[in-house]
Amino acid sequence: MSSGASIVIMATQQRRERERAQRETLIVNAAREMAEADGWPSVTVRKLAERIEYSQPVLYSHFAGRGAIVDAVALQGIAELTEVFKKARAAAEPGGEVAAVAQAYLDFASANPALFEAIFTLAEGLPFGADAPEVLKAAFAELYAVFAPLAGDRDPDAFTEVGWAAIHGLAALGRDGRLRPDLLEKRLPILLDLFTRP
Amino acid sequence: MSSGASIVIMATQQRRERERAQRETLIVNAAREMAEADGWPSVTVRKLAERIEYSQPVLYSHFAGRGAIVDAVALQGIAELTEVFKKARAAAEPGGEVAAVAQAYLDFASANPALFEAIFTLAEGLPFGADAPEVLKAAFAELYAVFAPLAGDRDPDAFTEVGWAAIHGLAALGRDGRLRPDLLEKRLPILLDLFTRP
DNA sequence: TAGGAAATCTAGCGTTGCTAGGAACATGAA
DNA sequence: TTCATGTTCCTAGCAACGCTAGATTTCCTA
Repeated sequence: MSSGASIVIMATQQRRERERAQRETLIVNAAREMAEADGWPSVTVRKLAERIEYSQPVLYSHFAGRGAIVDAVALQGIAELTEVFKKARAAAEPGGEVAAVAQAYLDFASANPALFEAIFTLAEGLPFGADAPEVLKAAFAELYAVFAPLAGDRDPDAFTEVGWAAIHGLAALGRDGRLRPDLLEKRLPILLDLFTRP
Repeated sequence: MSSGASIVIMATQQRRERERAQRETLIVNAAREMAEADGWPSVTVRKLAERIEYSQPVLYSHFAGRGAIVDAVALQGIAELTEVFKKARAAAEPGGEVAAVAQAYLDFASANPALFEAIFTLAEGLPFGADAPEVLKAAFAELYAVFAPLAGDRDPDAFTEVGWAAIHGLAALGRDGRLRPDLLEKRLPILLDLFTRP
């Protein structure tokens, strides 16, 4: 076997992996779009397979099952959310970082309800403790960056978690129509006032 | 037809309605227990029917479908939550009402995770706006009673919603293991400090 | 006790997530 | 170019799901 042949073999394998990776993102994107269009219950393995023009077993060669696809969408969403945080914080004027990030959080939730649902109520295979994926730690780090400076003498991690929870509560309850729409614009200022008051 | 006969007929009908009501609570309780034991996905109509020792169509003579059963469990849970609020507020020492109710909320969520899930992420048939069921308004009224006095010059309704959202966020994120367990006891004091500080 | 209404069950439809087994394909050697 | 090989993919089908039509049994009234 010549060395030229082995190079060809490797290149072939790499191309296959590339194609597989492409198809994998194709699946994830399709699932996300379908969920955002008609809700997660209508994202069935059959419809997903038809959409990407492959048979069902192909999906199972990429993911362990339907749940794993949802998890993949959630992970993608978390990465996007982190980017949104970064941009909001960068664009904020000094002292307004919390407001910018909080508003970004709420905007993200209302703009991508299905994605939000995947991240916070559907994803079940994502580890969240010490061995959480990197994107997840990055997302929390963004929140930490804006909340920790306001912690004062309290534990900055706990303080960040409380801040996150408060915003998240607004987003979650608001998404399900459990908060009065006419008070929408009053809620965030109140929350920010509580957190930024000296 | 004698008047005595019509009385018997009415009594019979009332007995039937009573029995129907009994069976309905039997269904709801069974669903709740099964959900709390093995999670909501394992609460299938078939297993539920087997559990109450009736055939499946009987369930559909009581509820429009599986979703309506979940809604009924959620409604029962909201009523219980309201009672928990009432007791917590009554037992609290002056000035500690918010702390008592907030702690009760978190305890309720961790003690009845499936019920909590039914109320906040599964129930879809429950109206939440102006024409919400009475128990739901009562639950919010309890929260209003403890938060509104702290609103100051802010809208008391919006302030209550923010308070609710903050506690709810802690409960929701905590339930899914998204918050650090070792900071559990630090979070609520921080939150209460934010809301009760003058 | 007979007749009719009400309650209940049997059986089955369409859809779901998932998988076993075989067909079709690309690949590398002769 | 041709053939064996290994990979990729699809067809077909299983068990379980929510739900419902129609037969059957049970109960009440007269």
